[in-house]
Amino acid sequence: MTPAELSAAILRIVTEALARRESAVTVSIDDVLLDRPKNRDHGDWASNIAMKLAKPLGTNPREFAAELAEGITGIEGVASVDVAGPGFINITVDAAAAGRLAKTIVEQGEAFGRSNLYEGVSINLEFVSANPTGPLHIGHTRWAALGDSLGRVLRAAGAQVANEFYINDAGNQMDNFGASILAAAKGEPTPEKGYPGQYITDLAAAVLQREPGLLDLDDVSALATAREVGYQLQLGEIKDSLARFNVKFDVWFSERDLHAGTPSSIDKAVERLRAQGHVYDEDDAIWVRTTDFGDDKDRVIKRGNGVYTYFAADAAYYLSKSDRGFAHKIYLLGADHHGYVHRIKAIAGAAGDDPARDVEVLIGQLVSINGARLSKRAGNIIELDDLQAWLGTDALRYSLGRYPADSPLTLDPEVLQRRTNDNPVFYVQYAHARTNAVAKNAAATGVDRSAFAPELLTHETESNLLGSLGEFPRVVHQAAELREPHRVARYAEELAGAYHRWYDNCRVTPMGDEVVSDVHRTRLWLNDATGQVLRNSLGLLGVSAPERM
RNA sequence: GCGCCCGUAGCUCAGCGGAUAGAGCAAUUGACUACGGAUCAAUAGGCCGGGGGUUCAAAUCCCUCCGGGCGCACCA
Repeated sequence: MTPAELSAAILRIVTEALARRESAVTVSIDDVLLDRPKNRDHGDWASNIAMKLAKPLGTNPREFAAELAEGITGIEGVASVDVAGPGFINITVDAAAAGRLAKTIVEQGEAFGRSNLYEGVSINLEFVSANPTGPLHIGHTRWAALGDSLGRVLRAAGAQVANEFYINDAGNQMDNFGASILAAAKGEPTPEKGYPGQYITDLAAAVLQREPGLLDLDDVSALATAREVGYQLQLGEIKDSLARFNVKFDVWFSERDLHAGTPSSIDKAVERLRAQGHVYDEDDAIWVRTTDFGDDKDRVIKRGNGVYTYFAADAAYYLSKSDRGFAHKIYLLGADHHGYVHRIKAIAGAAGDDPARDVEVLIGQLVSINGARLSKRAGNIIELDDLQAWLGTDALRYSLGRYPADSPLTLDPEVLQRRTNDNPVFYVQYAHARTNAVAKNAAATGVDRSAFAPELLTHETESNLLGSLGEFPRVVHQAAELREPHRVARYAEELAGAYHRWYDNCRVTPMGDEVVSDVHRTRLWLNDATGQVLRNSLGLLGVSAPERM
């Protein structure tokens, strides 16, 4: 039996109890979610429903708990029920009922943990969106890991998700980028506002190789050539870096496309906002009344000199997402983009969408290494590529993926490069490799899955392991709902621990001249189920599940 | 000044109202002539930043103060 099935059964009993009292109080499945008590004396699962309902029902929580407990005792597979403390209902499940989960998981395979929470929901998930003026750094790397994992988790919850990268390839920074490359090609120092760093020198060399006549061109053409060729090379490197990092984008959206054509997407966007009545003219500029939607001041969308602001492109870009059929948009942005939140919400509102429902902006905090934050402009960046070469994709993705986005994070490079338990990715991967080794040894000694007798899974570590396995669907569900993929990593660590402890206590293969029995066969199911859930977990994190290490 | 985020063990961090606040690392001590010891078992370590409040129940929710980070452009 799964926790979900037990919850459903309890819901029926609670509903009956309410009907007997002719109460107007209603309950849903979310009210009867079960906890796994930390203390094993409190049973396998615990419910606080009696305490929650005691007040609205005007009853004593312990008495109500006792009433419910009587009904719960009758649920098939429940071994015993106790009322404890202020009104907790502690439930112990019999070994056979709990153990059947192992077979369920093996049979469901990759599907175990998936749900239809977001069935039919189409989500645009934008993240990284780095300027194509330099390599990806540690900050981008964190969003790449978290964003990609979030996409996987949302898909597991049934959503249709497009990972999207917005390329900021219009604007002054591109000219500064081109000028920097051109200066490097000429052997001149970095221009003011230019980009320093070795990568510019390298790009200049690559540009010269592709355009040997670069320095013979007139200034305007040379700048344009340096900029465009450098841009393509740099963007290609970004794409390669992300692909190596196991991060796949479905859409690479160029800001230039918004500016192209007459009228351009931006022209049309401004007109659409104007038609909705949210645009006005003042001081030669065109403004959007974003204060109507919670912004602290109105924003200029077109300057007095006739040039659109960046905000205009943001608006057109937002509308493009809507036009492409994404009802729901998620933006994953760095902390330095905090000022965007109100503006994006305002655009949504001005476009006639519901800012609270259709747009989510997730602001992530900074990562630092060695206490020093890193800046592209300062030229002391740490690149994704360096980190990856140093730590490996799995360790890097996992290290960045196991923390919530909104907590500032300090990574210790000394610890990260150790291939030990300091980095929990190895702990989890080792558990998976171990399930594989156990299965192989089992086959060699004649243990197969020809029998399944779940009532034999009676050891305390087996009960714990089954309890942990049963939580996976809810963990995925929560991770999707809260946009917190790190929960999957934390769960995987707990599951790996439960597995290692089980491995230490319960053998799958017989030792010595012991004969193969149904205990061994049944444990093989449990072993394989654990391997499956570890694989599913690591898959959601974009981390490999090696068969051996 | 205004807004958002953070403050939990020596360190890095989990813990979206539940029982005795957890993990890893660091420290101390044990377990391989039995499925890989990248493992397991155990000890020690906490006014959950301070103070109020709500609740049967607060690290968690509300208020306030203190400390740290980040934002508040006709920049991109």
